Amino acid sequence: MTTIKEVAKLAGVSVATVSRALNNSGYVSEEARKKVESAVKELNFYPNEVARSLYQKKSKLIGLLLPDIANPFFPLIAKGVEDGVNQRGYSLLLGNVEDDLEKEKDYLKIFAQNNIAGVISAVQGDIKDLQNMPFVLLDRVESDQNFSVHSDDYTGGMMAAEAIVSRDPKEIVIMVGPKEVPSSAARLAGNQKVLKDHQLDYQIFQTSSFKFELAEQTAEQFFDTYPNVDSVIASNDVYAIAVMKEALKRGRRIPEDVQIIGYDDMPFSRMMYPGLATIAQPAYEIGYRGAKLLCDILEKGFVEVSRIQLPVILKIRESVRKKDEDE
Amino acid sequence: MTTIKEVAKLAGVSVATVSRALNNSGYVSEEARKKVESAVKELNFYPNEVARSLYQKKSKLIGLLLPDIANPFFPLIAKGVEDGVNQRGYSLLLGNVEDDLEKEKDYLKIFAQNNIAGVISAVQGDIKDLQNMPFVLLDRVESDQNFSVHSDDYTGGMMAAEAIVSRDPKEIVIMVGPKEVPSSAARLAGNQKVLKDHQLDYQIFQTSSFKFELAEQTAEQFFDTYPNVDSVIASNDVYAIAVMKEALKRGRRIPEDVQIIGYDDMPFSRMMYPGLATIAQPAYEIGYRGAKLLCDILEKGFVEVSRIQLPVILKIRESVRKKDEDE
DNA sequence: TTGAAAGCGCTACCAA
DNA sequence: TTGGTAGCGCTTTCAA
Repeated sequence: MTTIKEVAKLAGVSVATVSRALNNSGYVSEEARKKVESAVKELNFYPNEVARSLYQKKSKLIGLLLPDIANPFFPLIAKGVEDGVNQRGYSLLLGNVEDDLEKEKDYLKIFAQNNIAGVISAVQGDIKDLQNMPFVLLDRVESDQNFSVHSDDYTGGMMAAEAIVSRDPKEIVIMVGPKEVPSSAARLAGNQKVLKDHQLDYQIFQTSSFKFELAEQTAEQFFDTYPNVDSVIASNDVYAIAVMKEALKRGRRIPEDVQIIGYDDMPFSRMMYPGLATIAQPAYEIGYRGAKLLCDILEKGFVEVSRIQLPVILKIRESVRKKDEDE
Repeated sequence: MTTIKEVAKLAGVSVATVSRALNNSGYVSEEARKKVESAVKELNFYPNEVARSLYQKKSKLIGLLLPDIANPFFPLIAKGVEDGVNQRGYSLLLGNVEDDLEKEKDYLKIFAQNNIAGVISAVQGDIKDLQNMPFVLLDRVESDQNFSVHSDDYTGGMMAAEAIVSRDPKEIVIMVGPKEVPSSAARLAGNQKVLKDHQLDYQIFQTSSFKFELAEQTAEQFFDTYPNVDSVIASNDVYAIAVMKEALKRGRRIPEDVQIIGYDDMPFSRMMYPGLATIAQPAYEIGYRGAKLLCDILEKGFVEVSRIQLPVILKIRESVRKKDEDE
């Protein structure tokens, strides 16, 4: 490993001058700069971030907390976050938390031990655990003073319900995600607003998790509970796909006998057959904007907008019937 | 941030003693240890990894290089790697490379700047770029002296072909992944061995990428090129699913008119309808074993086995027809 | 068994 | 405009 000392020696200047030249801080004569530059090139020198970080008490690392990287919604978020922080010179320390509060705490400790510059979190944990680290929350809407990026769940819920309402529903069941997840509640509220406005009856099927592994058995329970359901507003695309499969297995046609709308628009949703109608959340964008927001906080110390809400988009695909007026 | 100095002061000993007590290195009297422990507890002290890492010239971080985290095969690998390294006290620095050689180099530099302990890579880049960092390669079989974990692609290719052969194929097309990817070649060799042994004709459809975004248009081209195909050996599950969708769109029944077998067994493959028959690669296990292998290298300095090959499993699902003998 | 002190690579202060 | 130097928090000699 080449150090600043060796560069200084080769350039015939002091380490202080090299440091100044490298960081464009303080006075460096044109001549000295030239000498440093060529020494840096010759030795293929790049500064050790660990030493920097020790002195600054702040590294170029950002901690990323994810609930479950195997859930196909989160890799996209991660990609957005990564692109965003990279552009500003930061890298990511990965923390896949698995809905485990202990694991989350462990990671926050590790983050602190590594002089992390900030945290981007998409998990539901306790904000207080974040201590004094700068942070941005993704896909969570809790208290009002938070720095966060999320999409418009209430409107999304309304759009999903409207898509169903306008397609001749007979028996509507809303599949609701875990109660603790704020976005589930907002979506449900949006669903209900629309259904009530149209004076339509509906049932609620509460799920306790978004976990991939539970989707199939949940779908079975779902149809056991509501065998005659004809219109499903699913909690997310993973569960919607499981419901679709279960419906087809039970010999029900989609969308003729059962129509389904999901939530998220995962990459796979459009590759289903029939294609899954859904509310598209801009997952990559959520991550990307979250990254930018955090970087702004870190660099400027303040931000104009601290809560970013992104729009959702209705994606009509073949898993829902044709609209009433189209018929 | 609490430092070792404050702990020393509170405990009434020197920082050297605190350090020794924390690391169980050198002599520490029982009495001193007690005092240190209670001071640590009282101050809620935890050591700064950055300072440690600066002195040791080696951090507790491991760099993870992935080709594309949005490809559903890799989050599972990442999860395995993460669990594996966590158990040994390491954390992950994420490097999503996007099949971009420059980006890979950038990440390796960042890894070096952060005194990374080692690298786990699932990308196809140049090994020499890894310089002197200890590394483990996943899912790659290149030269013989490498540290690597991969699954048995040749056998997997044979299994896929056998599954088709025993199911009354009429017109077989093998969809082959990118030429540069060693595992594609091995799978193809396995396919061909079996087909030749059975003296069956087949066509080869070469793809240039594993990229998710290209799957749908590739599937279209596939059917344009081979409109009468009745048995498809796909390069992976993503492309198999795209082929399934395209077949259904064209009014061909699965598996009666077209039968398909994939490769990987992504979580979604079993949630398709019909379920996608495939060769299951133990993605999580590949990551986990890779992590263990690297940790062994780092801690012991040597390993008994440096190349780990994991078995693959044939998963028969409804996307292939019934076996000849079953009829 | 202990503590003083050097040093990991870098930045920033201060004096020249 | 420059260089000497202290110090970031920790580990590890080495002498006591």
